[in-house]
Amino acid sequence: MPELPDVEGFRRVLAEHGRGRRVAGVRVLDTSVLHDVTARALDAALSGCRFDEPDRLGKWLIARTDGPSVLIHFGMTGELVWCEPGAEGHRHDRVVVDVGDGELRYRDMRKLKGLWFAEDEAAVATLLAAEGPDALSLDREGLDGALSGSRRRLKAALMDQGTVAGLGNLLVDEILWRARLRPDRRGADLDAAERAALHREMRRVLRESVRAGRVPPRRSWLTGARDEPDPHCPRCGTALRRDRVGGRSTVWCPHCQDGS
DNA sequence: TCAGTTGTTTATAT
DNA sequence: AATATAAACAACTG
Repeated sequence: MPELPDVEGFRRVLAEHGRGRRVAGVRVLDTSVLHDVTARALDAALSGCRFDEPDRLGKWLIARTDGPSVLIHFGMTGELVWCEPGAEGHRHDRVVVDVGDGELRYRDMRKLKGLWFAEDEAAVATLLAAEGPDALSLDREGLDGALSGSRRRLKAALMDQGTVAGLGNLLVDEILWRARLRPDRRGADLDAAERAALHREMRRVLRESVRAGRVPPRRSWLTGARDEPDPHCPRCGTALRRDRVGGRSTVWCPHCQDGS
């Protein structure tokens, strides 16, 4: 689930329910989601701290306080959920932050990622050092620059968080489908018109997805068709292809994308 | 039982 | 050197 738009949704949850409130306590229900801090140290460091405006870079959520920060990466199945006081537990709740009038819960079935602790801004910067520019604020020149220096396929280049931060499997397929570019095209081979289309469609897909807090599975989107039993292109009706590109299952239209 | 999954890292191969 | 591929991580679904 979590790509840039999903994490942006979690950032809004934290902004609405965390910002300005004090941490009353942190309960760690599964220590395996803590990556560089113990449950006891996390509770001790965070209790009494007041949440600031949360930030996001790529798929990372940055929970700042008037003390240390917590960085959350949601992996494939993580989410941040707001719960009223006394709300019943969920099987996959891993960390619960009590903020007095309710709880912020890190919930994650597969636990592929989780929480990192950052004592100060220098530690935050270190944890995020490998991230490329955030996809949401990437301009034409930035995207051109990210693609020009490499012979990689578009799918692999756009999925690489060090090249562009925030795009995942669904988003990249959606953007390439809208821009009518085959996922196995070499990014450096695109002409000016193709690069412009790629940037334009990235912006459009991101804008609508961020608003929804997910890649919306609308019938008119690739995302709304790709998981059907016999998926067809919402634009031209051609049977969609599913291949492995860049190690990930990739859905694309053999007619629209670099066709006609 | 087996394949597949919206993410990332590591090892290995080309 | 850069790029591609497979496996591993973990837990579940069909």
